[in-house]
Amino acid sequence: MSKILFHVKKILRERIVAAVDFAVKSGKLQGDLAIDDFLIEIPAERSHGDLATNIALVSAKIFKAAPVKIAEIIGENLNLNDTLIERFEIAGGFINFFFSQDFYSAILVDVINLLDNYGKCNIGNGKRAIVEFVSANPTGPMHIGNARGGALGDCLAAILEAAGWDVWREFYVNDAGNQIEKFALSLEARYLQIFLGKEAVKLPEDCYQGEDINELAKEFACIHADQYLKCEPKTRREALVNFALPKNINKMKSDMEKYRINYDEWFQESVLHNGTDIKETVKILEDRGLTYESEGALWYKATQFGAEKDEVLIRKNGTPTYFTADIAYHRNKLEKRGFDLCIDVWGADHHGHVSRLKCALDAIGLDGSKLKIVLMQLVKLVRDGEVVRMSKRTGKAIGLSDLLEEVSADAARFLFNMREANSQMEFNLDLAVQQDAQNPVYYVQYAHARICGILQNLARDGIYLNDCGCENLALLNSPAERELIFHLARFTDEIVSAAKNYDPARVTKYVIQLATLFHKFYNSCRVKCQNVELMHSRIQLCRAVQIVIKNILKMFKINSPENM
RNA sequence: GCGCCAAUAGCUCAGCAGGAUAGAGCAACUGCCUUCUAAGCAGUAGGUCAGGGGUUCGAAUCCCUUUUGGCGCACCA
Repeated sequence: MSKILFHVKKILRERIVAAVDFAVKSGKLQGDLAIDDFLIEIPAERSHGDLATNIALVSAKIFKAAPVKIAEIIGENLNLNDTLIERFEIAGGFINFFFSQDFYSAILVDVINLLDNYGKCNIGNGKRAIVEFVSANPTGPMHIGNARGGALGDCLAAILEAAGWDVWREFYVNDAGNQIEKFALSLEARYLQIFLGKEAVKLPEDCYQGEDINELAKEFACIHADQYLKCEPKTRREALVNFALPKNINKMKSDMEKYRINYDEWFQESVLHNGTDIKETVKILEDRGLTYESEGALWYKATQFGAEKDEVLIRKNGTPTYFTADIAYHRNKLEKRGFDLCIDVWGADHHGHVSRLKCALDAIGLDGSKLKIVLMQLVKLVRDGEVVRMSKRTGKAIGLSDLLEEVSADAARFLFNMREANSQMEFNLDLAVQQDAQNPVYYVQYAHARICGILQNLARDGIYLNDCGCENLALLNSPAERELIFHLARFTDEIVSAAKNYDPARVTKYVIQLATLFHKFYNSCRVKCQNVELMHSRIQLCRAVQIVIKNILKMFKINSPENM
């Protein structure tokens, strides 16, 4: 585990506190400062040092003194021995710290020793997390929102793994309930139309009208001809659903595979209905006195938990609502399967259900705070500067499989993780297939390929990566080199922050910045140069950057090409 | 009507558990390849952080409010 930056900050904090304590004891400062009241952060403006603390600003009131004066007193008593920080400056009330050259050397040694493990940490502590994402309705093809959800959910799962969680990826298959009824009626109408004509068979109100339904009905008719024409409607619909549903689910599975998403489980909603989960869940609510009957339906007293209205659990026709199944499903995750953290990736149009589900989990005696819903805003597809709604080829809304025909999985996975989930995004189709620096995924891959090219060229000349020692690494002292190494040092922090905020986009932005800093380094420093020690140090630096880029792309299941 | 999310450069967006002079890419203009990949780099220009109040040493960031967008308020999922 890579923790150098973390340790530097921790020790610095201790030393600052010690300096304040000393100043108070010796009477130079009067007051009582709590240790958490000040920050140590990386200043935005680089001339303000590598780390900075606002302690003098936040303590001005407590100590009843001017910030600059406080900073000076702290500075007088500050011991920076063995901290990897060589000096500090006082400016604008802040105390700004500057790393020693040993810091940079230590980071490079750390990356090269840890290799694939560099960046990983253990804030998850091996606890079990389930990430449920996409969970598209199996009644039709997946749409572009599912593409975003797939990239987001899979990469979020990967981030949590890197942060030490034991992660389970799951797709919730809504193979029960009303939409399956609707699916059956839609298929039935199309099937009957084949034999009786479009005039004779009206489509039911509110049915699925997509061409995919027609196709499925035709395929069914090819196999079974008219043998389901005169049977009981119930038998006919069952046969149609039993034929069409697995086909749709298999299509979703193969689409997800093309998208490099491998689920640990495709969890079927029907299992909850056919088994005991739903009955048990309703029973718990009844036993706790949280239900009542009205108008023939069974209701849950959601208003007792601050909701605006109560919710139906069992309809008057005797079937459970989606909400009931959802409570049972999450009880299954948290209680039966014992996950410590349960993450759902939802479209933002479902935001209204977040609090009611959490409250319902609390109501059945589980901890609703273990459920984290990541809401994802809409994606607009853009081509030639115009919003694209329909596919030119099919005339229908562009689906996930259309997208993957046009755009590589590399580009889709990367670009969908450029923005945090809760911001509306444009997906630029032209950009996604563009092979130049404007396309961020190519820009990052190019940095990796460039490093590979440099190392290959050197190897051709008989120059290989060797252990060049810290004294030589100290030669890496130009601004471009230091910036690049400092950025490498921040990788673990970035994983932690992405995991804590459930936001893979932070890592995407991080790796773009890393590529930028590498390209800048490349343009200002020659690796293959006269000074042999410096050359070997730069080879180490290239190797370290290569490792980090590759770790990130691999985590996101994006290729790291060795030449482009 | 009630609620959730948003509004930052011409465009797409960063920055938001308050921090120092608000950043990047694109588009525009100017440069850098007879030495490791120019799919790269350097530079110029571009801003009332939607408007208005408040909180404080300090606000794009927190609170209130107005405006404008997106979404939600089913015995659908």
